Amino acid sequence: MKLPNINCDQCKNASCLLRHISNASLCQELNNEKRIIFFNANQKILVEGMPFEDVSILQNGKVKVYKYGLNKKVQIIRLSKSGDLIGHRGFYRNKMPITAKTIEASSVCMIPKTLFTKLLACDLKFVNKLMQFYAEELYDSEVLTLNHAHMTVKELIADTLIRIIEAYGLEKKSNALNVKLSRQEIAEIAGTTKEQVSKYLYEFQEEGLILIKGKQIILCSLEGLKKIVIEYQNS
Amino acid sequence: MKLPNINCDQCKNASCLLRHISNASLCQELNNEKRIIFFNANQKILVEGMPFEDVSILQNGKVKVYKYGLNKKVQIIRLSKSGDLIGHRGFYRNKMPITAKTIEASSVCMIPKTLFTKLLACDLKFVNKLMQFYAEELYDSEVLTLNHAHMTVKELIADTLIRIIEAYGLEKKSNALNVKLSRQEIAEIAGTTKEQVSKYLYEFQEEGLILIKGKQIILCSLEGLKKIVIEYQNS
DNA sequence: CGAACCTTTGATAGACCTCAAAGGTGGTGG
DNA sequence: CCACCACCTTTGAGGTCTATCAAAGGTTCG
Repeated sequence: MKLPNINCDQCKNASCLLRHISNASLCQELNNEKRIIFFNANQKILVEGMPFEDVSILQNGKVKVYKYGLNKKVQIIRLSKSGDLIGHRGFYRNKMPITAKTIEASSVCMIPKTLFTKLLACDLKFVNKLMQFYAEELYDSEVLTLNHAHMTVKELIADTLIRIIEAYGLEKKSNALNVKLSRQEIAEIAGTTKEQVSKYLYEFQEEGLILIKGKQIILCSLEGLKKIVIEYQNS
Repeated sequence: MKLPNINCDQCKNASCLLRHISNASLCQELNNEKRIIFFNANQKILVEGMPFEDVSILQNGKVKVYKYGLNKKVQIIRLSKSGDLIGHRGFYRNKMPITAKTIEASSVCMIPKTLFTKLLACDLKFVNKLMQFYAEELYDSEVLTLNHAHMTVKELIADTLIRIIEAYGLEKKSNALNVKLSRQEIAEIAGTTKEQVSKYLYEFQEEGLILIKGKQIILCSLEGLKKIVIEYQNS
């Protein structure tokens, strides 16, 4: 579903990369050419293997970015939040290397590849910001590779909970994770199985670190979770 | 050990990013300010946690880039070859997030951070090339994360051999891997132990895929190795 | 209210790591 | 040139961790 366009300078999204475009005529062109599209929960925004046509920026909502592995097993690579770029991975390859699916209802800002290419070719400040974004993702990804190679499943799940909180935060009053993910999805982030997630979440509850209320997970001790991960880092 | 400077346009390294600097005065400044330093085998070029001072480009030789994990266990993130940037990961963080060590004698081109910052601020074409490099590394890293989460150790080791060949190639006559890595180092790339590497290399030899002559590994069937990895991708 | 889906829990099998010991290899100094 | 030392590789045994399978109990939504 297409939503009416908003000009970038009226967009509430302070962290959006497009804020760093200085050239006025490019800015106008962007406002004309971009499309804002609405997605319900659990809809695919981008599909692995498809030709690359638009760069997408998540305007509002929550999106999981993942790849398919063995037995069509899924590995979630990133949890995207408002302002995050999600189509950039395919930019230099012309083929989308990932699938992106909404976790909840979301609106996405689509920018045609041709226009994005023009932005890259003209706006030095913008390119620098974008590169910084890539560098940050590279750093995160390399840390993740390290963790997957060395952590136990328990540590990985604790680490995953922390990552989810870092991405989407907590509900203010209840202290519950601000996103509903199934055990399966948590497993797909941690790189393990839904059964292990179930077992260790229960163990975390026994240890007083979290409280499980159905699909809701309430955080009791962030320090406790971090301790599980940090013990790994020092041992 | 410092080597005499060579101007970029006389450098044999065709794949070096610095080739893409268009501005003549910047190019001159670069030729004046850069230092070329020689390292013996097994010397550290960059150390994790140290302040970030120079961007390094490998002019000649072979370098492994790694991070420390559990029990000071090492995870090799990348095998760098001539023309590869190796200091860029710390650029936006001011702290080096990785260690880089020579596998064999190498020469490295060091560019002061201040000058590199100037390049980024002035040369649009250069920044675009650099971003493409980051994007490529991000793609590689995410594939690696996927593999580590889903592949068996046998598949990981086969995949690692292919990666080593892609990075450094084969000796023309013997068809041997063009680099000498210990079992331990291969394990640090694959994310497993030296014993498993030893066992599976033997198994690969039994299957006629490779030939082990001490530390030398001679490739017999690249297709065979790829088949082990591809079976994983389709199953 | 029923169907589909998700979660929990236990049992089992297999993969992988660790440990240990023996055999090789390469480099250094006498 | 040889002997020695340090380091690397190979091989096997044992134990732990993790994935898989299965079944029962919950939850959600039409």
